[in-house]
Amino acid sequence: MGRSPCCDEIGLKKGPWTPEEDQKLVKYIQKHGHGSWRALPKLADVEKSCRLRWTNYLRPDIKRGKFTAEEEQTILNLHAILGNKWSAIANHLPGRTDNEIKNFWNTHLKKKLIQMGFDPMTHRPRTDIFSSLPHLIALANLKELVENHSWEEQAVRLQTEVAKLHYLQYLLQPPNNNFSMPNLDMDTLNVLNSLPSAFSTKDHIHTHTHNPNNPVLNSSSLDSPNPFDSIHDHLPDLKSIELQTNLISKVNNNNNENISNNNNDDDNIGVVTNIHGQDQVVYQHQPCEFTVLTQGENSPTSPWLPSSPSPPPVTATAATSSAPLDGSTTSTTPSSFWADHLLLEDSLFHDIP
DNA sequence: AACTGAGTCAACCGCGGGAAA
DNA sequence: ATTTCCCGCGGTTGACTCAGT
Repeated sequence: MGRSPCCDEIGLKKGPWTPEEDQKLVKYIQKHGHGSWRALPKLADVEKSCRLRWTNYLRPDIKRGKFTAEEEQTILNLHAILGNKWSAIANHLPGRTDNEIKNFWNTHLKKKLIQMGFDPMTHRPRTDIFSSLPHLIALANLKELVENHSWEEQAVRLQTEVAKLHYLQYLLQPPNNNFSMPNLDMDTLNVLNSLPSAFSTKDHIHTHTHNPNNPVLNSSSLDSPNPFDSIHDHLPDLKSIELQTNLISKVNNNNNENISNNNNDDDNIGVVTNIHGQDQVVYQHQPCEFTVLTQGENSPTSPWLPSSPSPPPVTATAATSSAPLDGSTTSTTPSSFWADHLLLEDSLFHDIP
């Protein structure tokens, strides 16, 4: 191993490229190819290091101009899976260089995610924001509360919102971290218990049974705007992603019969992901219904089984009165689910550590 | 008109992997 | 088996532009 001598040591200059230098370099490479980058400056009669200039700027197949919405979505998806592997990401965006994507990420996408309340590295909701959400929402509602309700009503409503947000905060945590449902006092539990439903989500996941009539959490009865609408906006559209053929067969060959039968819907679309070291396949049955399969014991030959995320460690009465948790066959789909289950192309599948 | 701060992006720096000697 | 060299990569810097004051 060893580092190449820097520009000074091999007699190269630094600084921006002039049009003349660009022209010399392009002319030479078009005629002879780049060959050895180290020898190129002398051969092309350019006193600068040529590799970066060619690969990031002069290469004829480079696409210029703004990133499209599709490219932006692809970068988001791939970054969620690959992290800062800019060259790997660039391989999936023809005409874009790793440097360009890296810059676009640092100047646009990272900020965008932060503004939306996501941690740009984990693509998960930021816990620091959620820890202050109850206060922010309480403040936002304060005016309306003061104007339209008695103090008694105001107290109950605020308590309700805080209880819901506690539960929401739990659901949005990564599955393997140490976050646990906050210890709710009896008053808060009673408030939760009294709700028509404890909490709303736009989507429901059904593992195992995928019974549309038995979601853990029913449709919303929250009358305040859903603070997570913006989160859903950037999340991947599973309907647009087709599972690669060999991965479908990989799953089908290993599935146990029961699960296969459950998932033979003609319009199934599966998305393979590798989350927390474990392969998962997500099938979408309906716009709001999903089945998650997890391969047993991380072995390529193990059957694919329904995933059974742990139910929240709260009592049934605390969760919801209308749809008590039985913890056996269904699970919820908080936004963190979408952060987990992102597009994974077959070629990338092998890149996952 | 001058200054300032934010945004953008090309270019630089230094590390690690792998091929060659 | 070890050393040297080359290349690719990701992180960072700094020059430049532009909008706001």
